[in-house]
Amino acid sequence: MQPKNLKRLLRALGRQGLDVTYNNHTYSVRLANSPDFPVAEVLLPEGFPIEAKALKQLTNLASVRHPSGGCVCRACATPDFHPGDAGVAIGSVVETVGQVIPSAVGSDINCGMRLHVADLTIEQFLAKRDEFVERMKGDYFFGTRDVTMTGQAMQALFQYGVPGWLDAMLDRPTGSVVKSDLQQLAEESDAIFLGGSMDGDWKLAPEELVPDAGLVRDGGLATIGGGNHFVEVQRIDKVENRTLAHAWGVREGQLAFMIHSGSRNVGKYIGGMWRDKAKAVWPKNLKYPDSQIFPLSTSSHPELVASYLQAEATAANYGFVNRLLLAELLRLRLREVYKDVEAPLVYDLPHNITLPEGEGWVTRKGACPAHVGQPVIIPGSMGAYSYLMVGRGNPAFCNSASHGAGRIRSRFDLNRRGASESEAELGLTGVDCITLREERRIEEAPAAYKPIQSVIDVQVAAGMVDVVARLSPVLTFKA
DNA sequence: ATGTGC
Repeated sequence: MQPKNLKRLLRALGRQGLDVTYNNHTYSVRLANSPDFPVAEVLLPEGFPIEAKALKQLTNLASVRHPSGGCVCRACATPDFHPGDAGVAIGSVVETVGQVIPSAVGSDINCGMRLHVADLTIEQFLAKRDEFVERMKGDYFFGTRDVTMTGQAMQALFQYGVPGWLDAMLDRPTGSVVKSDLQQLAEESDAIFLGGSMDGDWKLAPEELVPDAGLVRDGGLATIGGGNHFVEVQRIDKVENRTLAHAWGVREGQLAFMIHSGSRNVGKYIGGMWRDKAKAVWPKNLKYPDSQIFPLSTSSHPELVASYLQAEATAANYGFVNRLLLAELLRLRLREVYKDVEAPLVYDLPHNITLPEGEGWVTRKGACPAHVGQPVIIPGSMGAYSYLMVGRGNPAFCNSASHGAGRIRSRFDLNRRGASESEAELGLTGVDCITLREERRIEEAPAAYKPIQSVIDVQVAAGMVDVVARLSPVLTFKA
């Protein structure tokens, strides 16, 4: 997007002994004196120039090396690659041994996607659209939702994620979930990545959310959050892989519900705390790295590495339950409005998380795990198709795939110029966006994003994923 | 990402 900046960056990288080449849709940054080993690689479709700032951030991330020991074995980026605020680009994947990098996940711990389908035609849905939308607006925007739960349930949630929380809820159901089928929720945890359960520690959660006695009335649970987060009603537009779609319970013409959200303020709290801790334990006699990205080394601080991973898992557990509850409110309202409608879970997948893989860890920031057979959910903008995919496990891209289309225009740009552009220019013609904030609708307009089709195609061509089904948007809730 | 900041 910034050819001048890019030229300057390439010259600067050259001075550091780094070469950038473009071949087979992939930008590769290599050490000039060892051209066989790429420092970092970015997959981009034809016609999408690389952003200098994002490439610089990826090169910085690839160079993170704790002085006490630890290395980055591989760094790469998916085609939705764009600059991030905290010095780490969105769409970065980094494989580390002997160190973990808290800021490579950042604040939005266990941001991810959840997909449900329902046997309801688009005509049946639209016939009662207004009533349904009003109820969801109440839950998502006006706080009519009731997610009250016991301190014990919150502790179990942070400690064990979905299954632990469900046990506590079965023991003492509270709030809206009283009307849910908790048995169905238990069976569905198979369709959540890692069963929706990581090794957390409730003592690492924000104190006010884990009382020993009494109830937590809200805790921020079942809220969508800002930015690119959303809840979207969709239609299964086209099935490409009948075998997998059938196995996953997906059929053409079904209604679908896609949820994009994360661990909200809990992730912000834990991500921020550990970014600061990693900085605080940087060796006193050494200057800070220019990138301001601080790893934790297993050699010098094994206990901090372990507790960071447990803290990240604690926030991740909250993220799983947050998406589950956003979906549960949808299902409750769906049954009220449309009667006897089932809306089974297809899959729930994080795209912002550290996972033990190989000899160390893989940290994905805005990138899906896409190992062989893994269901992968990739949303387009609110005016474009979204995709249900299956992973093919390409090790060249750390068994990963993009988490969306990726921004091409900044929020700042849309805020400044968007209001004076036409609906057609913004790509908003025919888009049914439900929000209380007009500026959000413009910031997140389809024109802010890359065309999803080329982002999907380049990843299929690279052997990272295959399409299972294509979903078209019906209406989108944006907080 | 964040009831935020260009």
